[in-house]
Amino acid sequence: MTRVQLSRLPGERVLITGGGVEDQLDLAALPAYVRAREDDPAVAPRWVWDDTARWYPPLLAAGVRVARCHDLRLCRRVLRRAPAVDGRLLDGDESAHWDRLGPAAAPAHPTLFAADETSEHLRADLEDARQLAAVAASTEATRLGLLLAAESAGALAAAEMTYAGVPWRTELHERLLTDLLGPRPLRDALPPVLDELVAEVRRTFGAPGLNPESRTDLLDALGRAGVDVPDIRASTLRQVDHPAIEPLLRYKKLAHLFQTNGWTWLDEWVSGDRFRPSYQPAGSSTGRWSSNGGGALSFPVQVRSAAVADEGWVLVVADVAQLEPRVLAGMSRDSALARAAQGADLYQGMVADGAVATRQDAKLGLLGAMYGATSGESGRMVAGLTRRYPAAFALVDEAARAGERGQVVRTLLGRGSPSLGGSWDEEPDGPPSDLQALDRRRRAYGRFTRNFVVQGTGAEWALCWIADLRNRLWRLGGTGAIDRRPHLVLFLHDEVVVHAPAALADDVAAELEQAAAGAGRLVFRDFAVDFPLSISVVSSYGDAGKDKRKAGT
DNA sequence: GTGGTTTGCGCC
DNA sequence: AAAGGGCGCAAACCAC
Repeated sequence: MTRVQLSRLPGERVLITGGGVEDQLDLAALPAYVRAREDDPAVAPRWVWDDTARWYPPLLAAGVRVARCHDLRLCRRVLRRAPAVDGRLLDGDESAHWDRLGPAAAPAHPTLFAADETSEHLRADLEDARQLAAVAASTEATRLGLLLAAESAGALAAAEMTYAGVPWRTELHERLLTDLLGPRPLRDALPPVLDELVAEVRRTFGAPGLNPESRTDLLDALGRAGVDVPDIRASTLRQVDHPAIEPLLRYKKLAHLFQTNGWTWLDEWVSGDRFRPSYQPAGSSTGRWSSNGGGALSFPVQVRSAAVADEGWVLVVADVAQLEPRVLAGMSRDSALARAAQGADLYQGMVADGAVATRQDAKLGLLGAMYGATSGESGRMVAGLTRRYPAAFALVDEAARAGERGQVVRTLLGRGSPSLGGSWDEEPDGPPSDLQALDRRRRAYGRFTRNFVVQGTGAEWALCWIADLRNRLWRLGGTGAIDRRPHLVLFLHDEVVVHAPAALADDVAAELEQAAAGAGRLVFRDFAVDFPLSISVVSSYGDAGKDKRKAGT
């Protein structure tokens, strides 16, 4: 595979390097250049650039789609933390700038201040050579190479999803809001239903000026009513018997909708009947994505019914049942757990295996093992399951112990956990309470590393899944721009949504399955683990997974 | 006033 | 029902 590095030069120029050849062109001429090379698979290269979020959106806007890339910023971060990489191989010209590089700002929110001039014009070819050398010299070259390719493909998918957007019916969303909250209020005012609820809460508490958002106000009012609670969480309040609680909880729920996914959210994030969130690949240290605008990874079930496919199109929604337990089975090569994972419901498989009495016990025990539960029913369940699935439970326990010793752990493909900085092994010289604090910190980091290995490898499986999927969808589509073919519009850790012409729904479903199976083989090689999908073909996202929910837990 | 932290709730 | 990991976001809160 040819690699072509793109670097920005001063004066809106682009430096093109690769295969010992150098060339320059105007930035404005880049889309045509890239399109020409992409059109011929024989010469389509892997494009190497500092940041996909900086290079790809203008290409997409010009109607140019790219098959492969190498995102130097993301990959450098992976290599910097990877235990199997000799960090000295990453040092060299401009390397301090590369280390400091942050993500490019989303196009919708350009930075107010110009980025520093040098970091805009870094030499991609020099950095690419360092990264290739670092991978080649590693004992984990194959796995790291896969991780870097997946990470980069994910960055392409993220840019494409932001470009295409989730089809969104503004009028449906507005109707939903008006039904629950009343008409849209004037600036700074509360919608009528919330207004009325505030009045009711104040009346019932006999507290005229009470602010239901204020912890202090609520604790005072509850105190006067003879109720003593440690906090004002909904789950705590639900156990309190007082006539103000019911309207208060109703207020909290509706106020949250109003504040986070109300009219203001619509104004800011939905335009032209598309919701365009901004993703940040590997925004979490485990490699999971985060979202720094629009809240794509956390928009509530409540408003999903406003995501509706275009006329003649459908949404194909697929999610992996119990991704992380399956990943744990694969990475630990625990054949008993892998056997339980055959079929649609891993927890039920554990029951059939005779390991536990009920599905709920299986779930509690496995989640407890992955999250580090020590007490309660979950903790007790963990002990029993350790005997049935020794390899799986040993893997997470070893990760936890490594964390407690202050050591770095790694995912299956080699992503390293962040280290704790220098103060870890300092001798505590304070009173005994400091020792206790240190111990708590140690345990907390152990729970983090315990979860890191599973969550991080799960993220790697998911990256491989969407990386393969986006190319499969592209091949399905015939001709035309990316949003005129079947294309990804949403990715939520273990779930994807594809927007596709209705006639292609079955083909999309088949590609989803094949990509999932392929991801399992890529990550776990010869150790077979099932990754069954539940797939819904729907017009409205709100209708997805209904059967599953009905049957679930 | 501003900026950073805490709290509570949404998602996986 | 809560417990354990990772996030984002909005408002309250607190220090400056």
